[in-house]
Amino acid sequence: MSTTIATFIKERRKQLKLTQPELAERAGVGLRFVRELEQGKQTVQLDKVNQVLALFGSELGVIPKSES
Amino acid sequence: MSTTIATFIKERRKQLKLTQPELAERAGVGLRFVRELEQGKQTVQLDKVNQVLALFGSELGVIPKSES
DNA sequence: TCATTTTATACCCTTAAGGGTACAAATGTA
DNA sequence: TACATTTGTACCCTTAAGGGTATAAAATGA
Repeated sequence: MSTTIATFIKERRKQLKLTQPELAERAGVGLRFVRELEQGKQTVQLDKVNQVLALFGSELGVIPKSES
Repeated sequence: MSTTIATFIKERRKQLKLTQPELAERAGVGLRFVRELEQGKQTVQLDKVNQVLALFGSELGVIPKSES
């Protein structure tokens, strides 16, 4: 399967040598949210995820469903 | 810019000749949610959106950010 | 090894997302 | 045109998402 949102964010964050508190700060979201997001929580809000992804020049979009 | 999530869902729904109540039913989400989603509401929950997209063999994923 | 930094888990609190529903507006059709 | 269907907006209510924070667990590194 392709990279999950959680994995993507965690990896990009580490590439930029940022801690979770730093990422939360820059994205304008709470620390707890960043942590839940990287832990793969599914019941998160779309716009909050986009706030984080924007730091990486990315966003959420519709893609073909990847099985399993 | 590329197709928004709202537009994508609305168009695919019509292609399948479904009404909003029918889509909500099949996706297992509330009617109000489907309506807000198609109206472009940003503060929606990720997993609910995926429940709807799954009907079209799609899901939310990370994509390069489209400007404007 | 041990100290420091970072991350994960757990708690309380406030707010709003989403379900249900009613009705108005818009769209489609005979 | 008038009628039927569908969609958009507005309301109430319940629940949980997310902010803040404290602390335990894990990771890092000297």
